Amino acid sequence: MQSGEVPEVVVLRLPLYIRALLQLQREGVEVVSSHQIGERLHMTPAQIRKDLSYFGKFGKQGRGYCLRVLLDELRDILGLTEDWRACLVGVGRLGRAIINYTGFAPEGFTIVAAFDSSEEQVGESVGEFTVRPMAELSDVVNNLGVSIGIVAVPSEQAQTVIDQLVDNGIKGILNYAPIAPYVPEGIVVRNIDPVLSLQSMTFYLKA
Amino acid sequence: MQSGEVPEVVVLRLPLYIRALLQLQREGVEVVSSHQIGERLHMTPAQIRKDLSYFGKFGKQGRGYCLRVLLDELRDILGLTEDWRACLVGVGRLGRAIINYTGFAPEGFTIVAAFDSSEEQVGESVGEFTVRPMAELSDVVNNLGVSIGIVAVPSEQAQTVIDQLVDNGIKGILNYAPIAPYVPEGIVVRNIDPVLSLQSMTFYLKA
DNA sequence: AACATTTTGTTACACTATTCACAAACACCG
DNA sequence: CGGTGTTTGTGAATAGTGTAACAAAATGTT
Repeated sequence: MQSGEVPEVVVLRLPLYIRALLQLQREGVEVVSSHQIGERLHMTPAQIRKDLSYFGKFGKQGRGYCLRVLLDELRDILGLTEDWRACLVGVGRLGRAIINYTGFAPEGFTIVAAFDSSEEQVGESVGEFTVRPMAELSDVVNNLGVSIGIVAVPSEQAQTVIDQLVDNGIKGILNYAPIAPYVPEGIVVRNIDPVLSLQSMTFYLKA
Repeated sequence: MQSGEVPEVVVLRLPLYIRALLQLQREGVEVVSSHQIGERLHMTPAQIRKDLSYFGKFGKQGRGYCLRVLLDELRDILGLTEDWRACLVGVGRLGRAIINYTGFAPEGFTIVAAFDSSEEQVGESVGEFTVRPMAELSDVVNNLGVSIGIVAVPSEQAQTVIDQLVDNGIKGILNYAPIAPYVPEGIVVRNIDPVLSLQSMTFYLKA
C-alpha cells in the first residue's frame, strides 16, 4: 500500500496505538483486542480496526492481536525501527528546555547539533553541545545524517530558519514558533503551539 | 448561536485568524479580505468565510473586513477578553520550563500557582512561586479563580493529577504528559505531545 | 449613470471520516 | 464434536468537512 492513499488522520493515530500497546505490554498482556486498545485511548474499537485495515490484517478472529506482533508492525509502518537524528535551531530559553528534554531519546529521536542565528550565542556551550552558526547547517545535515529540524526561534525569524533548513535538505520540521509556516510539497511540518491550544479551549470555558 | 452547533475544527482555527489579523495589523492594514488572511495561513478564502459565518456577518461585500472589528469579534467569541488564570502541577524540568515560558502572559493566560505531589518539592522556590502541596488545590482554585490546570508530571501520575484537578473544579486542562487522559463530559483537554508529532512525521520521511 | 470589479455570505456539491452491522473465523467448554 | 461466545475485517450507511460557485451588495471608473 502506498502512503498516498492512507488518510493523514489515520497516520496521526498510529502512535497512540503504539502507546497503548506499550502500556498493556508493561502490564503483562500478550494478546489484545481492539476493544481493549479502545478503552485505553477512549475511542471505538471499530475505528482502530478500520485504521489498521489500511495496512493489512494483523489479528485473528475470536482472539485479537498478538501484542508483540502488532507493536512491531506499527513501528515498522511508521518507520520507528530506524533512529532519527534532529538538529535544533534556537538556543534561547525554549531551545535549552528542548535540549534538556529527556522524552525524545527513548523514542529513537536524537538531537545531534544545536544552531543559532545570533552571533552572540554561537560558540556557547548548551548542554553537551557547542552552538554552531547557521553556515554549518549544510555540513551537519549531510555528514551527520540529520533529517529533522526543530525550530525554537522567535516568530519573526521562524520562516527564514525554516527556509534555510529546507534548502539544506531537512525533510521534517518540528516547529515551536507561533506561526503558520510555509514549506514546499513533500516537507512535513508539525507545530507545537500551547497558546493556540489555550485560545481554543477558552471558547468552551467562557460563561 | 449555541456553542454546541459550531464544529470543533472551526473553533480550533479561530486563534489562527487572530494571529494573522494581529500580524496584518502590525503592518498597518486596516481593511482585510478573506483572501489576504488565507494567504498568510495557507488556506482557502472560502474556508475562512465559512468559518466566520457560524458566528455572524462581519464583512462588507466588495470591501472586506474592518480588521479591528473582526479582531474584537473573534476575541470576544473565544472569550479572550477576560484574563485566564492557570495553575501548574509538576515542577520538574518540564514544569520549570513552562513557568519560565514567556509566551502565555501576553495572550492573557497567567500561571498563579505551582503544585507538586512529591513531598520533596513542596516548599521549594520555583521562579516567583513557592511550590504548594496538592492539598491546597481546592483553596487556590476557589480563592484565586483558577480555571485551567497545566499538567507536567510523569505519565504514571498524570491521570491521578487530572482527576484531582477536575474534582477541585478545574474546567480546562493543558496536558503535557504522554497519555490519553480521561475527563468527564464538559471538561476540555488539550494535549501537547511533541513525541507523538515526531512519530507520525516519520511515516512520511522513511524511505 | 451605466458598467466593470471586488468581495462577502451562503447554498449545493464533492470529498473524507466515522460508525454500524455482519459474515467469516477462531476459541472454549461440556 | 456441536454449540456458544468472541473478535476480526470490511462493505454499506451515516455524519462531518471542505470546496466551488454564485447572487447580492458595495466600490471604483469612465
